[in-house]
Amino acid sequence: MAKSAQIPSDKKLMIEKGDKIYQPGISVDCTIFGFHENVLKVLLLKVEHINKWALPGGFIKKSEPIENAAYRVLQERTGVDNIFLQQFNAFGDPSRSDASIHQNRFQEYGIKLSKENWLLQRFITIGFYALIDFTDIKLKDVTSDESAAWIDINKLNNLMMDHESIVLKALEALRSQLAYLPIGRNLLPKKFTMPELQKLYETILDRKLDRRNFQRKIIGFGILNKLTETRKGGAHKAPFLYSFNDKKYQKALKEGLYGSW
Amino acid sequence: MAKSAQIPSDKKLMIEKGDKIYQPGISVDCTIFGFHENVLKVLLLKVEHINKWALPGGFIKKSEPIENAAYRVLQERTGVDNIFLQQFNAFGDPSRSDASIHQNRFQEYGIKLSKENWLLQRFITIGFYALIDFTDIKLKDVTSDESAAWIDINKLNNLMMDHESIVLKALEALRSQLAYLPIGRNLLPKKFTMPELQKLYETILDRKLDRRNFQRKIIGFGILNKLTETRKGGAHKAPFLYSFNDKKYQKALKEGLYGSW
DNA sequence: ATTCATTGCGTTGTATTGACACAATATAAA
DNA sequence: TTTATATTGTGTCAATACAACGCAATGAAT
Repeated sequence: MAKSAQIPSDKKLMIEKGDKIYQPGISVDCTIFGFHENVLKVLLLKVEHINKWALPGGFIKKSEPIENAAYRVLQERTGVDNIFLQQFNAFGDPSRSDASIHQNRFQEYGIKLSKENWLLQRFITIGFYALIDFTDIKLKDVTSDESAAWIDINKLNNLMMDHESIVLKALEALRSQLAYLPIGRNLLPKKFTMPELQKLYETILDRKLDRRNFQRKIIGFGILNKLTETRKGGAHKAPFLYSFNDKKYQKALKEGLYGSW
Repeated sequence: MAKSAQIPSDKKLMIEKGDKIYQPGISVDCTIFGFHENVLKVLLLKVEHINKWALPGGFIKKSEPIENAAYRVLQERTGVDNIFLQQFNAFGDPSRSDASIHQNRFQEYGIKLSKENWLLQRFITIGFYALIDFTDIKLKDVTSDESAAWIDINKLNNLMMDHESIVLKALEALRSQLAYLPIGRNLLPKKFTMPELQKLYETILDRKLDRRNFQRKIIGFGILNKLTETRKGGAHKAPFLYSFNDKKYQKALKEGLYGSW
């Protein structure tokens, strides 16, 4: 390779003063689920020069609550706000940190990080997951040196560090939430049909559900508004459109959908 | 106060070199539930010179997985191992850190920590909860300068920093786990009666359950062995003793008790 | 107009749950 | 020794929730 590229000032700042701005040794990583063409996808970033996929993540500012950091990261990466964001696990196996990744990232600038650089230390990451309406996201919003893509949850490959296991754990968390939290508000367009909602559930759970029982159950939760419109244009009978009843949805988010014991 | 006490060498080491041994800015805190005389209690430590109650917690060694750190802390404090230990949330509000606490702790030794001391920085803590058989614990095992006590969950008072909210969140997590995870294995003696198990559930859930329906449900889970012995000595009919079927219990821990969707 | 896959609405049988009845029994009181 | 009492073991029944399935209505394609 001919000569080193000029390092952007923000990167330089992060390398040199990151430990003054951010909490050292801690990061957040967001597993962003999207739903498109009946496939559950995850938003991943291709990190240059490492040539591996990574979860959108970032650091926590010195005086920033963890949740805010996750929101901020999410907004920086996707431009979306008002999002269902859920902390689900902290990952802290020492072997998850991999100094060579950061070295490779900055190699192109001819920079070799000193052994004591904060980026090379062990990191513990706090995992969040978010559900996003696929159509809301314009991937060009995602920054510069990382190309973003929606990756099929069943075709994860070549992920950085332990990010694949983080995604799988997030999916597990999402599935168990599904039983007692309303899901869909952020994964579907404002208006949607019952079959569309059902497909979403089937995709997350990875199994077929009975059409009629699903409808009865989901309507029983009382979080949907049935609209008078139908979705015409399909090849068959036009299904009714539904939307979420925001008030009841929020209430269900807080109180859950079940009681059990 | 007359003169400064001599600081123990382990404390001195922690103050001066703690950031070399431990991950800075991260801690673990364990909410240890115990069950005694039909009351759910939490193991708390009275921190000297601060005169507030604190959750048993500690730091994560540089090359130690988070879970191991929690186990280690738990063992150091209680001498018990083989414990159901569950990570449930990370707490990271910047306001939760309180430098004055550490200053006060070491004041007796005439030590004033420098403003840059690692202990005075912001800490993010990863919350675990554990369930322990009350009778297993000898509180004298708990170390030196902290006096330990089981505090009624309904009488929490004068806790350090945000520890009360951590306990409450742990209780919430425990309650929601109750619906799909087997509980009791570590909170009750090896052999126990059905009424004792029921009391445990009632205490955690804070409401009465029907005796007969409870029995039917819990037996339906198939994780109990009914013994031939009965518990004599009570004032009335002698109830049968039960024990957990370890194999099935472990299986239920992994797979859950329900299916739902 | 007819075909056809899909949707809307409904029924049935089974399993689960909540509420309650009653006999058995270990100790305490008489 | 007998009786009283509170508690436990077991069972019943109705209400509810759930899984499996039937069938007519509909909208586009033929």
